[in-house]
Amino acid sequence: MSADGTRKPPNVFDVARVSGVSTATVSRVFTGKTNRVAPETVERVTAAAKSLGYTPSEIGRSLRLATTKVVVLLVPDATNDFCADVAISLEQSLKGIGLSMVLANTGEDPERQDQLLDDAEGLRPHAIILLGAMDTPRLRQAAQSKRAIIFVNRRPPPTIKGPFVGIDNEAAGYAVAEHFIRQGFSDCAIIHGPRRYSASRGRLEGFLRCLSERGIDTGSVRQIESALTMEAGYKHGLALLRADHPPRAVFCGNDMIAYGINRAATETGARVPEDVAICGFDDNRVNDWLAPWLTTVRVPALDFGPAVISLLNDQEAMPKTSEVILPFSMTIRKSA
Amino acid sequence: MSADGTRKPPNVFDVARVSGVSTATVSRVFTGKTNRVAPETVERVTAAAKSLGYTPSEIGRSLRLATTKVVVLLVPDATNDFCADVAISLEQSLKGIGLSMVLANTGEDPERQDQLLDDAEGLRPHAIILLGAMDTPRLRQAAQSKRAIIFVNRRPPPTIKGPFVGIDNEAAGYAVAEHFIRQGFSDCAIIHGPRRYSASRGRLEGFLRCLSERGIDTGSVRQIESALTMEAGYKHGLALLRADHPPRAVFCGNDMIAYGINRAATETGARVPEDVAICGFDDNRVNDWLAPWLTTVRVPALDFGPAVISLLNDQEAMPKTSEVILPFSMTIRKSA
DNA sequence: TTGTACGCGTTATCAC
DNA sequence: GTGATAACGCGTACAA
Repeated sequence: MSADGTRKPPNVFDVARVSGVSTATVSRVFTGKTNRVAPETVERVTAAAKSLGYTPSEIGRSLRLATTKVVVLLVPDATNDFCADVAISLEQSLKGIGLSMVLANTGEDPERQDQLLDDAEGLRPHAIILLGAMDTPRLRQAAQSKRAIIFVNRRPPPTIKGPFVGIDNEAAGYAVAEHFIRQGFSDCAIIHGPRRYSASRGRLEGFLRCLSERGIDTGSVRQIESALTMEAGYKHGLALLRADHPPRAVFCGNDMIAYGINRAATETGARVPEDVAICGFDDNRVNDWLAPWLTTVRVPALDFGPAVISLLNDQEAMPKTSEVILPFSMTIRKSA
Repeated sequence: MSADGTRKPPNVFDVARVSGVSTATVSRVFTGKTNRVAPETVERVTAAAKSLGYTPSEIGRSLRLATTKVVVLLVPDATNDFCADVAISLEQSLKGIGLSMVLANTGEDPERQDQLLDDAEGLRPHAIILLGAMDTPRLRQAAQSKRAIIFVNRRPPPTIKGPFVGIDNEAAGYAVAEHFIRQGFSDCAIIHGPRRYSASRGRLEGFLRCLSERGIDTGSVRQIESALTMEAGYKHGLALLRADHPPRAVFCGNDMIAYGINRAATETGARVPEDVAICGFDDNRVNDWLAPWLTTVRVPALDFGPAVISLLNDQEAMPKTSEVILPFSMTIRKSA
């Protein structure tokens, strides 16, 4: 009694015909307005739908309602464990309120971000979530439109207002410096992410502020701007460790960089933490299993999804200024 | 000259009005049929579109063309590095041919898979990609429909025919056993994934076949069916290593399990590989950085995307029987 | 409680 | 080279 040889999926008309009612009634059943439909009619309609293998078209529904159940997530680097965790968290949270997630990767390339924003706009998504936004023309334009845009981890560029989910990076950077000082690591370096991103900048500034407050000459602190990847961490790590006076401790912009410099340490024979202490950032879940030695700042990646949802709800009634600041903590292990 | 205070995005009519042409012409411009439109008209239309901030609605287009630019990817466990890599690879490959990817997580839960298949159907996607399919009623139903379904890593259940991308798991299992024998590890164990999945079963069967062919009593081989997670690997690893006669070598169903048993080895004081050798499966990219000790089977996760694309193209003309078998290799490191 | 009719944004067809 | 129009699948106001 099921699918015949036709190519097209069944629609409301098919279900209406088979169940002997009008399309309006079928629609009412599938939109949950069953209290306005006779119970036996509901029965007939659902039976007909099941026998036809009918699933309402999200396309038609979206067109009619002028709203979509799709949320677009733009990540800078899907191979980064932190990004992956945020994506997972978000996907689950969205699914919980009946939304789908489209994932796309900017690769930290501004042009690609603009291209993807354009594509996203075509989907008329419920919202666009930017995990690590870059300041681009298309983003500024999108920010002025009515569409909900939520900034995660990195704050919106100065010229743009928008809801934000993240941690207090400045305080976190400060906390790492405090820890270094407690351990007696005043001769240190920082391999930080690009200064144009608020998250990277915050970590750097907090770190330096603490050192400065404790009377340490920040001029002596080697500051290296780096991509947030293992490869970059490895490269800069090698350079640091092979210098005439290697630093006693290194604060890394994220765990990926820390993995990279750890490898560099292994290869150059530097012992961690005896010769060089390493502190990461994010505390990727895999650390417990593969890097149980890494001291790092724990960012609650899996709490980002729910936070975004709450902002999404606010968003529907409120101005676009709210923000959620999640707590961080230090995970002290062997490496520092 | 840009967006006014209205809420709705501009549509073809708006662009047509501003540029003084018909909607048909606007459509022609945006569908690339510019050879049938006067150059100066193209100019006017694109200018008007830009000034209005117009992006064609994918919804309207999908409705008209009865086809979508969305592909749904269902993964069993997005926190698994292998799945993440396949997802990344696929997303990039799809983007290359103008398709978007919707990602969803089944968590190895059959009911959730069916729910997600239902949701996916609502999106009328270009295709559904199942990375690790489970045999469920809804899947069988979907397989009978016209919609393209591609099975990745795990073959379709016996009752279903469908295109497949993966490796020769049986041969890979065989290769691991050969390696174990060469190293003299005849007293071994295997912590494999669920037998109901072709990938897990293939690895197990190939492993046992080789041992058997070399005259080793497979009855002495401890076979443990396990979830494919670090936690499960840890649990079963502890049990194995604390037994009266711990195995000399353990073959793990994937790298996650290997990470888990490695932790168990650390905690029980078993040295790797002196006391127990460990072999994983997948060779996650992170191994180079955080587990440079792990001997494992390398699966070219990043080649899966292009392979799926090629199958997707075949699919449009061919019967649904084609498959792509990608090569694997052994990555021999310290742990075995 | 149920049915009729319209419109959402787009593109292909047909006519000019 | 360009324009008018039907059609795609759905939800809802309005009518019965």
